[in-house]
Amino acid sequence: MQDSRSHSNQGEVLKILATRKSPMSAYDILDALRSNEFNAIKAPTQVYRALERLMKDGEVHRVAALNAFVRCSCAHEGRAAGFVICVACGVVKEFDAIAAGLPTSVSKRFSVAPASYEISGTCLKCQKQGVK
Amino acid sequence: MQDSRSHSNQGEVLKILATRKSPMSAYDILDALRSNEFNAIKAPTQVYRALERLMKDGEVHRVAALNAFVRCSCAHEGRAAGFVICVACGVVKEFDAIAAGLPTSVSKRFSVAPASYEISGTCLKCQKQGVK
DNA sequence: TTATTGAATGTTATAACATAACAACGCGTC
DNA sequence: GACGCGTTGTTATGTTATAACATTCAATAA
Repeated sequence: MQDSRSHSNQGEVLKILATRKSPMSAYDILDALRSNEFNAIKAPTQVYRALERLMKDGEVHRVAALNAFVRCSCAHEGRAAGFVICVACGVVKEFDAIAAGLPTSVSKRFSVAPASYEISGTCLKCQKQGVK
Repeated sequence: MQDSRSHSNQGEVLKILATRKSPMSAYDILDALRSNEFNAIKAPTQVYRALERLMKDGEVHRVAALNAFVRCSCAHEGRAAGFVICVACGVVKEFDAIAAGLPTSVSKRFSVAPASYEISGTCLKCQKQGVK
């Protein structure tokens, strides 16, 4: 009980997300929660509300390209998170967008919101395998 | 009739998108087409199929952060397109991601697919107005 | 103690976005 | 004309997200 969210919906959702390294859709999370009969979460609204708060707290990010959510795995302290998403194998990797170097032509004119920088393409492994 | 798509579903969809500079959802496009009684497009499937082909041809991009589609307004010749999206006012601006300078730490290891680079945040104007 | 208030939660219904599956058409060519 | 094949049309359904309103619960002021 080291976390004030341990018995809250946020806590339950975060626990599920923490068991996976790839993003889950809200309904995947819902199904996982429903499979535990003691869980209080039974409807999409509850999952979305929990996700909303977790995102506000920076614990979870939304990956727009996948309509999915993933636990933050990157110490970026309020700076923009980024994701690279392989369109071939589906691998998603989080990085610190500011540390990785946002193009200055963008960052000079535009304040980047947390969890807001996404790049889709093909990862090295898939490029080698010739997967399109 | 300078375009082979003039009388095709692609042509109709592109015509609608060309009248707007902000992205439209597939159903916005559908509604716009339905309001013309002579139009053959009547169902979502037809719009999505047309969009799919237009995207393959590089004429249209999908903006994942908005579940919406926009006509390409940027000569990037198969290079990655990018979008900055203001979360406050909704303005979307396309840019040439490669010309703007993809962070090298990303582009060295990752082949960026067309229309695949999105940044959400707050535009200069909204920053000045203090809109969050 | 009880009333009040406000945040969090629960519940039902529906809106918005996207695709599956199959039928029909048009057209080039054998 | 029969065949193959890409495009289109149609119906149905799947997936993602939010609206609207009821209930619970804890902090605190009366």
